[in-house]
Amino acid sequence: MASRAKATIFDIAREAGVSKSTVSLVLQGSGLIRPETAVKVRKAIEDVGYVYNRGAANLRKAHSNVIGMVINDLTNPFFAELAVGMERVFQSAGIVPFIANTAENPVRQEEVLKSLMEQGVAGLIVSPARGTTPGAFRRLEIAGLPIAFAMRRLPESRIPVIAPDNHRGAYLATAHLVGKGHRRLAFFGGSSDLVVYHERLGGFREACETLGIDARDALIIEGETNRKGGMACLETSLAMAEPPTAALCFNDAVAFGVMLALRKRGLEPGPDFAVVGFDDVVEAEHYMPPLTSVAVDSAGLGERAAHVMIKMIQSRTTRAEDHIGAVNLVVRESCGPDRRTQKRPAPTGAAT
Amino acid sequence: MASRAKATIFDIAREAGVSKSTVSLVLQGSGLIRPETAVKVRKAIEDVGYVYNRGAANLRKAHSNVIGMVINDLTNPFFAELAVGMERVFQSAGIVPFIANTAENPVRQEEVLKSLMEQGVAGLIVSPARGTTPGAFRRLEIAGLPIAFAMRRLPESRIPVIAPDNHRGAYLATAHLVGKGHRRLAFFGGSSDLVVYHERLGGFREACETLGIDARDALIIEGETNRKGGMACLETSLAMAEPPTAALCFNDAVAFGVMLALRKRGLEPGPDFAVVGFDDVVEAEHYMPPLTSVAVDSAGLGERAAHVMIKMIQSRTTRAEDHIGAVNLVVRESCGPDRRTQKRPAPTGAAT
DNA sequence: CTGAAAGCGCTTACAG
DNA sequence: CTGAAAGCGCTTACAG
Repeated sequence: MASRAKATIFDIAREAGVSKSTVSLVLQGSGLIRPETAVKVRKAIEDVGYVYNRGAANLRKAHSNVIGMVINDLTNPFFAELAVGMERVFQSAGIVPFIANTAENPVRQEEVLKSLMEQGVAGLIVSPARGTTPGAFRRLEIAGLPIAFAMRRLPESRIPVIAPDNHRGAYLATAHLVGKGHRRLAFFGGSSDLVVYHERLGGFREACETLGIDARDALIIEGETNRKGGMACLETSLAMAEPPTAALCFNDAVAFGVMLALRKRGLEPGPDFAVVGFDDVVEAEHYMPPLTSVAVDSAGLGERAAHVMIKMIQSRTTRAEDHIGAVNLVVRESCGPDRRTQKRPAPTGAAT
Repeated sequence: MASRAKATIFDIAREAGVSKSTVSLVLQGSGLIRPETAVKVRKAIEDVGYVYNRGAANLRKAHSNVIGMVINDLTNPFFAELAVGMERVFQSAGIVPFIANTAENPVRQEEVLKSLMEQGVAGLIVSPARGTTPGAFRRLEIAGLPIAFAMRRLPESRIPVIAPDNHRGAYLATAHLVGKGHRRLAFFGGSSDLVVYHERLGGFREACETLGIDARDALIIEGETNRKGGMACLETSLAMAEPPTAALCFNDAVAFGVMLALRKRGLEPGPDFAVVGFDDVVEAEHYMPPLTSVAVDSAGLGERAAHVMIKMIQSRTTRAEDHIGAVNLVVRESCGPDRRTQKRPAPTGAAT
């Protein structure tokens, strides 16, 4: 069941009784072709079962319409949403977007980048893998390829970034905790090899300072960025002489872990220990209790990143302004009632 | 900051003082080249900052090393795992895998397929979008392109399928419910436009028959395949004159919805109403109560699918045997104690 | 072991 | 408006 020889524009030309050039022009939707001719050619295209050879076209044109999206972890819906948002706008702009996953592995990332380059991409949007070295994109930059970072940035890089306002999100969440009457707070999970960690921790710290929380009462406990990490952080903190009463978590997974660990100890997330997450993944809303979290519009950031990339390609530049996306604290029930008044406020819906 | 003119094999040849052919041979790792020459050429490749032009190579070779993976919903970790599994084996086989998302939209799928064809893929693995018409792949089949379906199949298609044993999974889950003493069971969620639905429902029905459950006691309630659908199914069933006491859910999302709805009515999932999910997503283990579910090895199926595709390409065929992957009932706590003895069994861990 | 030449399927000036 | 010709960057027989 071998494939029949593929039809080329030459076959179309013969079928339609015109020259190759005319066919090519029709394919490109040029206005130079007489309508009857175009119709005739289009019919021939159908008849011979033609499929456009983009490789051949790109070879001649020297710039392709495919762009690469390099994602650190596709199995994480947070990043999958980002990819899907980007894909949506590229698709409708007639650009072919290819998604590649690096599984948070810089070596894989290197390979993926190489593949994409060989494929002749016109641009690259990447959410860099953890542990990416600052020089990893040097060669691509020198080659003049438009690159943008999405969601994550690299320290000391001049590549444009599209990311959420992590600092502000952490600030808002921390302020919410303080507003609830908490005076001894913790920041749970994450580690300093992630730029995002510094951003979120920075917001936490600034809120503590601004709102008069003593630095000794702002505990920072690093840990894995998953449920296990959250559980460990909680245990560590409760073993202290003066445990915190509330925690801002690096992300929702950590927050889920904290709530799990609380339950295991017979403590009620909310009334007994307040917890706030970050990212507002879908499960946050359906957890028990529903998790207060900082919502980040992944898909929206993806769309924005795609637009930035399209503009970079069109204006033949590798520079663009950073875009910091708005964030939004979604208040649910994981922070319990107000501790100062000790009165339960009227139940409120999610503040979307 | 325009890109410098790209180096070609001609530049390398000049730099190394050999001919283009020699460079090409070195690039392909041919054993025909004297080692010293190869070293010299490789140095030149480095020096001129060469990047291989795969498009040009494919044009000449007439068969590419890129394959396309078309996924119905990348934001669903269940399918993302599948993609990641495939990617892993392709990557290490020196094949460039590109992931595309159709967002469960047959029109998008059509576009994506077209793009991939134009890109000259050597093969295609697809998890078809819901509502895909049987003829959607006719053209590609005629063109002789190797195609495999993963996770989902199309009715009346001869394209090989790599999918979990949905029938057996549903059978096992149903038998578990019956073993717990339930005599009036329901199948919640899903609809008949999905082949997977028929497979799972078939397993449910066979188990009921085999284990002596009267057909009138095997309720089937269709619904959306998400939390909302699950909630609706539960409400519908409880409104019946003789409500079921247990349900097998089309997937875990439906099961989560059922548990949510039970809680809302003040009922305890498990003791008051037994629920089993399907897919065993990560949250299943961490739910309250932990959800009993049928585990499907998505990543493993992805790897298998990739191997099948590689074999198809190598043997230049469009045919391959179907592969039905083993499934595994993971018993947790959402089915409560045994209803016949009314004694609570000793708590057991997850049977992985 | 290495080189000269043709050709993969397109696009792009250039004529007409 | 349409055609003839060159060329994009490779690989592949074919000589030597």
